[in-house]
Amino acid sequence: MPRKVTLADVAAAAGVSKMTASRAMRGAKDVSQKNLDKVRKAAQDIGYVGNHVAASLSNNRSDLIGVVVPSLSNIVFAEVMSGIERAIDGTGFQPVFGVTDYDTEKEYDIVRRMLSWRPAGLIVTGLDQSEATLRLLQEDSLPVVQIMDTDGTPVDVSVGFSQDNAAEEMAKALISAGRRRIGYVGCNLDQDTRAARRRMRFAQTLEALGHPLVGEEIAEGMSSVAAGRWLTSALLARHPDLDCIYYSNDDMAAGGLYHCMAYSLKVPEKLMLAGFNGLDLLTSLPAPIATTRTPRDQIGRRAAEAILERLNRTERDGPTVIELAPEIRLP
Amino acid sequence: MPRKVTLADVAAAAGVSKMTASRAMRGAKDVSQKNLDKVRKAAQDIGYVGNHVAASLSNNRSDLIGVVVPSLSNIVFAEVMSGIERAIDGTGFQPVFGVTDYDTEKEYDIVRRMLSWRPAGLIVTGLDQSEATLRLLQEDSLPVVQIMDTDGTPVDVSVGFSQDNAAEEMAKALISAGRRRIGYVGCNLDQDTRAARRRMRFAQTLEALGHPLVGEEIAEGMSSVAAGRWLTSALLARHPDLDCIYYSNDDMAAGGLYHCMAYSLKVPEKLMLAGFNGLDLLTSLPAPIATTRTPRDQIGRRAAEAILERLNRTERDGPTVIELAPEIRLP
DNA sequence: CCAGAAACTGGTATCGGTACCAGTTCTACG
DNA sequence: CGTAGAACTGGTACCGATACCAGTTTCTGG
Repeated sequence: MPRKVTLADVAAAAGVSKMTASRAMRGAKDVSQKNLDKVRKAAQDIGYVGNHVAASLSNNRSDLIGVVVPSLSNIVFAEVMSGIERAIDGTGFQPVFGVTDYDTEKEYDIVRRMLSWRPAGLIVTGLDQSEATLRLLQEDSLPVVQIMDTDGTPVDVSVGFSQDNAAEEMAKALISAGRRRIGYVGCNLDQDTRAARRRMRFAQTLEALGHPLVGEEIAEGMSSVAAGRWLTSALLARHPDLDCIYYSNDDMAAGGLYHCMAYSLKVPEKLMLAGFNGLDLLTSLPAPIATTRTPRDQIGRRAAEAILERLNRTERDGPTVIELAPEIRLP
Repeated sequence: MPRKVTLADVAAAAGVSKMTASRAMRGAKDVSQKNLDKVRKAAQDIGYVGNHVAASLSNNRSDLIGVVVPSLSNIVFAEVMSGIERAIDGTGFQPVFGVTDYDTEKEYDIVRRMLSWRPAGLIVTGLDQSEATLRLLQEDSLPVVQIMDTDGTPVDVSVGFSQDNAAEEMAKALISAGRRRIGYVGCNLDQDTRAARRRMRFAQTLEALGHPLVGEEIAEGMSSVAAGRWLTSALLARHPDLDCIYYSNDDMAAGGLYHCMAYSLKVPEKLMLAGFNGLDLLTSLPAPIATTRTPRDQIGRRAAEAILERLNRTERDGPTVIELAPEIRLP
């Protein structure tokens, strides 16, 4: 294996010093056109690739941005990451990701490992990190964005929306739409604290409005279309007279719709279904489903932008909340 | 801001040399129990976090694994990344990702940037990189895995399945199932070369079997449920007598099904729909759709494993193809 | 034509670890 | 009890870039 080409090789090939080569390779500042061309040509010729590791060590900051999400099989987080990626694209930063599987211990390890790369910033999901994790995040002035959730005080910046409000709004909207016998179907609530939070607030709001939840069906394990289908079947078996079901998310709601279609239940006339997220999946369903359209792409984008804006500060300027209100869609 | 805690600080606090501290912090080899404890305690006390940048520079290899995919909004790649993540979880490696948006130029930039981090390995999508990109990948003995596609010769390792075979098998299966008037619906074929390849082979196979494609509807832009729905509508308007439609993927097929349900077309009796991928999305649809279940999680996992296996080699051992045959599912 | 500023260039120290090697201490065994 | 070998320890030289500063050249204007 031919030894890796270094900047020194480029410099030698171009007949200039390492420093001049270094300056030439990033931005042309303070380098004569002649040397600039020579260095570029030399780099091209010998196939120089650069070494961000050395560069990062030297100026004590990397151009990595850490992204920590609970799951990747959930399309919601994939879309958030997509938004992050688009915002970062072209800035020379590079996203690094970690998946916690909704496990707080694991989140701690991941954050720690990421910090050891001295990233330019960190994006983590939710506001409910463990004590130890929060301590890590508070430590220095690194830009930290907590996404998805704004029901609380962020370490630095939070970008997202209030899960509480979202659930409350949906409850009110369904009541306004004339629904009275409402049920709930959800999955994975012990791990997905945001979904759990929505359920709680949804039930409270219904109660306050005088039409408490008639029944609910909750399962462990990841949410899925299949789970939505059979939980709906179970719930309707116990409460055939429901006129509305609120789901922990869209996938589950789609499963519910499939059940209804198989049993020829009129949706939404007889039974209205309400999901959460507003996925592409729903836009063309044969029967309309209510949902809360969450700005996932926006969240990713704004989170990344928040980091970029805070790169050169030396002090944190107090918790900042960036609220991106979701939008309710009824059939 | 308090200056970053370094290993030297830990060593000083523990009353040992930097070297002993270094050894103590990673694996206990060649360190007395007494010093091990002292160092660990000191690190804990002063909140030492470690610096992978310095470590990587020193031993000229990082524990980053680069992952390059064309898109993140496509759940297929999110699942592949999920598989990768699971495979490297606990090994101390860290995934870095880049998204090409199906753009070869961008892919080159991303690969280049990733190489500048001296990653432990690289996972890229497909076998159809540009000349320049391939040159980068060939350069040294870095483990490189090309995923999704095995119709060709990989730079190092490829993990996936033959898109050609998959399409051919589906064509044969549909004919065996008695279908004769078959159409095609697809999106984004100029960019998604794998989908384009499947379409091509599908059409060829039908032709060879004596029942050529009756018609097709192709659109630009990303594939989606919505696109599937209106393209299906358009195709059926031109060819009302089709008894089968093959789609570029499951999302499109789901859209097709929604159209059929809205117009009460009997699926699959009157019209059989065939997608591609076997997403969770399909498992509970009210009417069954044929599909090719692709092992996305497996691909991610095996790709990551392939890299881990090749970490300590010094030479590439010739192109290796890891074939993970997909499975056809008919209604 | 020259002083002073601006533009450019390169040497040296460093970033925070690890490899390597040369000690030093400890253990086992004849 | 002496000694070979194992177990442990620490000094020094890097890894490949960049910051900083000092020196050199080139450009101004008077």
